Amino acid sequence: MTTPVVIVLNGVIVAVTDDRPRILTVKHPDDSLRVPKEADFEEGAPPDALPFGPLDPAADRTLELGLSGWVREQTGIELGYVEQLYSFGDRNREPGVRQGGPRVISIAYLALVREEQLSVRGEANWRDWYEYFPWEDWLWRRPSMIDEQIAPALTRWVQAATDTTIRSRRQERIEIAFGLEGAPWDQERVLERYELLYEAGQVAEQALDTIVARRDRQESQKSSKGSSPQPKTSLLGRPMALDHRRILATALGRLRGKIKYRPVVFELLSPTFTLLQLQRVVEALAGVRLHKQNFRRLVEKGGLVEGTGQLDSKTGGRPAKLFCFRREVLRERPAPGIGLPGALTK
Amino acid sequence: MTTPVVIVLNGVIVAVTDDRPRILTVKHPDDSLRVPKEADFEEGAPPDALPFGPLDPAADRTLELGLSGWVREQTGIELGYVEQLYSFGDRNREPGVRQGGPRVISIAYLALVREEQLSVRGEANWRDWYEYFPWEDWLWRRPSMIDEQIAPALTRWVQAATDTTIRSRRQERIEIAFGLEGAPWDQERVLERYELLYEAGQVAEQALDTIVARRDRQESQKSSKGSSPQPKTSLLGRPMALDHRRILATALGRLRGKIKYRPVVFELLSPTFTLLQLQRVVEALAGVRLHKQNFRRLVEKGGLVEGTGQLDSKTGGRPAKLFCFRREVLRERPAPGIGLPGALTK
DNA sequence: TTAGTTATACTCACTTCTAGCATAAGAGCA
DNA sequence: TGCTCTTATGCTAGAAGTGAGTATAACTAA
Repeated sequence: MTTPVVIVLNGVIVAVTDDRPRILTVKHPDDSLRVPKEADFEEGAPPDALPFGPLDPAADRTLELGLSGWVREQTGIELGYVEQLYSFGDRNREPGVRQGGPRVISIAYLALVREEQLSVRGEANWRDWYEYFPWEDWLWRRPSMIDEQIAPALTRWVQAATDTTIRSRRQERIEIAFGLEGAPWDQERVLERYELLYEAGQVAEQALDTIVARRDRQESQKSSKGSSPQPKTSLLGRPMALDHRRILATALGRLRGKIKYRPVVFELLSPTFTLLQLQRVVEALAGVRLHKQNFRRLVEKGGLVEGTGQLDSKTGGRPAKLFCFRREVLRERPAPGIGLPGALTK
Repeated sequence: MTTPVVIVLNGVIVAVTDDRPRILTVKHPDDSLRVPKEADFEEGAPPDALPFGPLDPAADRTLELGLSGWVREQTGIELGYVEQLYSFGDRNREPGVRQGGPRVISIAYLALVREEQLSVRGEANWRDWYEYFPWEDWLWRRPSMIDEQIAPALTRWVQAATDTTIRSRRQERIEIAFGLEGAPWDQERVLERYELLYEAGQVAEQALDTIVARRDRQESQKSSKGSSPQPKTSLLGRPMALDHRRILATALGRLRGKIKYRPVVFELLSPTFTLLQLQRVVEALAGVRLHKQNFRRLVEKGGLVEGTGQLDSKTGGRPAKLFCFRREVLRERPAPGIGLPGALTK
């Protein structure tokens, strides 16, 4: 008998409202699959999940169609801009899934929707992206949790390695990922940071995986090594079902990279917008505040936008010109995107 | 009865030798699956294929392990640096595959190997990447085939659209992708260019897909629309089996992008190298010639390399200093890569 | 010795950022 | 009306980075 393969499609649906990046979540439809009593998140509430569902290999002509079907069904949202993110297929990626079950390959997609179409139905919710990754939000200032919780925990994890090669490799990884010891913060390394926190036992999903893996192991043999789960109180960020937070991290990193060389931000904005609205969207995604005058010079001189002649007087101050995306820029420049002019360093 | 799913792993294995980018190919192990007599490439020889094989869902713990296994078996090469490229899963992606057969999802990987480990066994071959994409090779000069064959063919394809919306969309696509009508050439848009040529019927794979699709259709109904296959002589670039050339295009585009912000080139070089060797590798991949003095300034001042103190006197002229990758750059700069300083435009 | 080849240093004009200063144009309110 | 607050927008000096060379150095082969 051969092991069957199941393709699962996952969607990271992104919008920006009130200057905050949001992602669309549903309640995990089948938490009995995985969440054991020992490590409930949120006192037993079902964890957040991304909209997802299996590919129907006979009916779904394309993967994207399969995905939009599941998203429509679970949230009522119609997808526009969709791009593939990554395929996750390692065995034991989801320890809660019984050995001997089907092999699950999950293919993740990133979709961008405009603020207008935000109404959702059912159990779906728009959540602030940074609830899941509070250390990624530098909009206000560098999050104090980096120095207060993350750096000490990771340093303990580095020192827990007895082998010096492993130790110095871990040290290098944490410095590069979290900008420790004078290294710069690279806002695209979202996944690296999440994976480090996972490996160091600082996120709830790791604790859970450990418990489940141990339970599985005890059923077959009776060894029990591996680090103990951390106390719930110290765990970082809002957890998600399965490995959905890893997918979310992949998406955030990809999106932060992509706005720099492709005009994808406009998929998140209404057709006309003020430069400040545009800036706020970019800032929300990048997690960094930008220099206003330089930002506007960059997008205007870069030919990314053009004025519509209209004004928006609801800004609270001097009325702002309304702009729209200037499509011809695609023909003029090789990689038209919005750099991060004057990402304030101090 | 449910349709079974098969995961196929494909590897684009890249090396650079003699200043040319090479990829590892095998002879298609099962061309009976697909190549019909009507449209033989190369007078009936089995077409080139990427090393590939199905995932064993029970045995392969990770996708990468499954891939390296197939590559080892088919070519004798041990993979080092591997990164996932993309997952292709649309039905009818491979018209030659019988309807009613299993659903094939193919996951493609990019791997980089050093010149030292080039020896292959069996039916494996290192082939010049640009044999498959001659229009991507601007090392010598802008390929004349762009103006002589591609632009006219694409223009015919644009004008073949009767609907004006479709026509102007096609026109915009060809200008952006191929840098026509004054638009700049973006060397990363490799996939867009290949797909345009495919849609316009300028590559052998399209002709083949058309024939097969028509044959399939005739078996069920008896309609027969769609554009006719082009005469073989005008078709562009060396064809590959299945959709492997599409995968190859994805890989080239990705690699060209990635060298700009991650120090991946060094995976293709021996541990020590001269700056000219480094430059030649970058040029080979980017398909563009660079300004020598500026290139060296960039990599040296950028801290990407450091001198080893040794000299290489086999250069034919003044001996060159030997350099090696400077790992600390990872801690110092957010996105350390090799831009294309002075990509010669004239 | 000379020509040919490759390596490397340095320059100069120019463009692009960075970080501000300064002014404009609306709203709300005394 | 005049003040203050808010946001929009124009402008610039200095720093940093780029593009395209010139000049010189150090080797090999004829």
